[in-house]
Amino acid sequence: MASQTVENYLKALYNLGDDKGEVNISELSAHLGVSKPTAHSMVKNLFDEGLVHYQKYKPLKLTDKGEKVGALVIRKHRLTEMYLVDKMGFGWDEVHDIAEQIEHINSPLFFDRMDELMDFPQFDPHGSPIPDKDGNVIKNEYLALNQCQVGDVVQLKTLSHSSKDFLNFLDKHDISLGQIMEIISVEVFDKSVIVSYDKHPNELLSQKVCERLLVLKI
Amino acid sequence: MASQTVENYLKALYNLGDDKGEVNISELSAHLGVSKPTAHSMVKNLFDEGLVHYQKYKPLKLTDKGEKVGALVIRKHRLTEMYLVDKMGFGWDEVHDIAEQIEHINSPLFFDRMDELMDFPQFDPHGSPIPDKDGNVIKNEYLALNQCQVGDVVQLKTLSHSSKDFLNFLDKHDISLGQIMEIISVEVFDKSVIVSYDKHPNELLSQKVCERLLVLKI
DNA sequence: GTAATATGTTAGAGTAATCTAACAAATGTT
DNA sequence: AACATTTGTTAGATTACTCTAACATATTAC
Repeated sequence: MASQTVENYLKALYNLGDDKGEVNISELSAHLGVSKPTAHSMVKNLFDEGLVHYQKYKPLKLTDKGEKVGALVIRKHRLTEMYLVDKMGFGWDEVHDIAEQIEHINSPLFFDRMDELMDFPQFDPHGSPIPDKDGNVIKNEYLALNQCQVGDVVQLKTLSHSSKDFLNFLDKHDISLGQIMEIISVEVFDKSVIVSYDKHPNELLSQKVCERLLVLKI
Repeated sequence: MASQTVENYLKALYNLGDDKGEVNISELSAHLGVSKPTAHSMVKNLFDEGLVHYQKYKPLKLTDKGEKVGALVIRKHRLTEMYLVDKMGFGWDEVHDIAEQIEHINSPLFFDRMDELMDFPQFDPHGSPIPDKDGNVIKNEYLALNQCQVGDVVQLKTLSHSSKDFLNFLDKHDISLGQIMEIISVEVFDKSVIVSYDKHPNELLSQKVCERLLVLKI
């Protein structure tokens, strides 16, 4: 079992990776709030464990094995955040610190149960995909509606996850998958968005709704 | 903040304490699965932190400060076990290992929310009291009904915690606080109990019900 | 192309928690 | 009371993770 520290390094490497999945040690140490020699020595351990590719003075890259562990930590983190918001009534601003701790719980059973209780969400409310039990992620180019700009014309592709109430809400507003809509305005204060579609030229959608609508710009 | 290790030592000292709250180092080391010198050196740290009273060759005793921390760890543990069973559908046999980990999460908010979602249970289903936010426990001599013997005559004193469904169930069976009943038989296989009271000479109560009925022998 | 800056590496040390080996004190047995 | 056993303590080492100081390599600026 990877220690909490190792899990944190792998998660950081996973999150910081650029298009090629490469990260340098300075970035890593800054992100984790440790000194560069500390990060460097830990990277050597990860290398010895076969979790990261390493060559002197070259950027770091996770091995397949390291990437899987990283993805599983992120799975635990994102499932936890979803659960705290959906099932325990926390606000999105409150859940990060708790999830940072719970992500290190070692119990597949526990997280799979969470997953089940939420009906297997594929994306978190920010549109980030939740890796599956094997660490695989659905590569998605989708944006949450609240990440779009005024003037964008977008098509609804996925619901980050659904609940009875949410599906009901969409139904009432004549919104279904495939729906094309235009962003009319974005309210800075409460992050709500006004969209226009079909017979609804001026529909206000709250942040909570927008987070769950994953769209593609067209 | 106490480390996970320190939390585990304090919890152990709290749980192992006899009538006087005294524990010896051998017991402690055996319970925690560490060597005696390890326990000994840790105890010195706890002493330096003012968490335990210590004199050479004398049994250990938690200070008020140490006892409070211990009680709060137990609060987190028992709340978690209740939550896993009540809200996540785990069986009682599955929750211990998960709760052992979650009890170290540092977030009063998280545990208070759990508490609230379960309607502030005062006892866990085994009849053990759940310490409050300040580490105070209701000293109770109550037993869960399933800890009683055939032939015992008992009076219902407290519900370990209540839910709408549970209260409903009790109502339907004419059971209310103060009710006096006699244990007719205990089924070993499923830990159900048959009791007799008032106009119900032969009422079968499942394990789940018995765990929630806290009684006093009379 | 040299100097300045940023990034990466090595060496050496500290802390928390653990261990084994060896010894000391307390307790139990006959 | 003497011996055996259990319990407690000390000394010294180990592992994982962290640090600072000093130095080496790579990158950027002019």
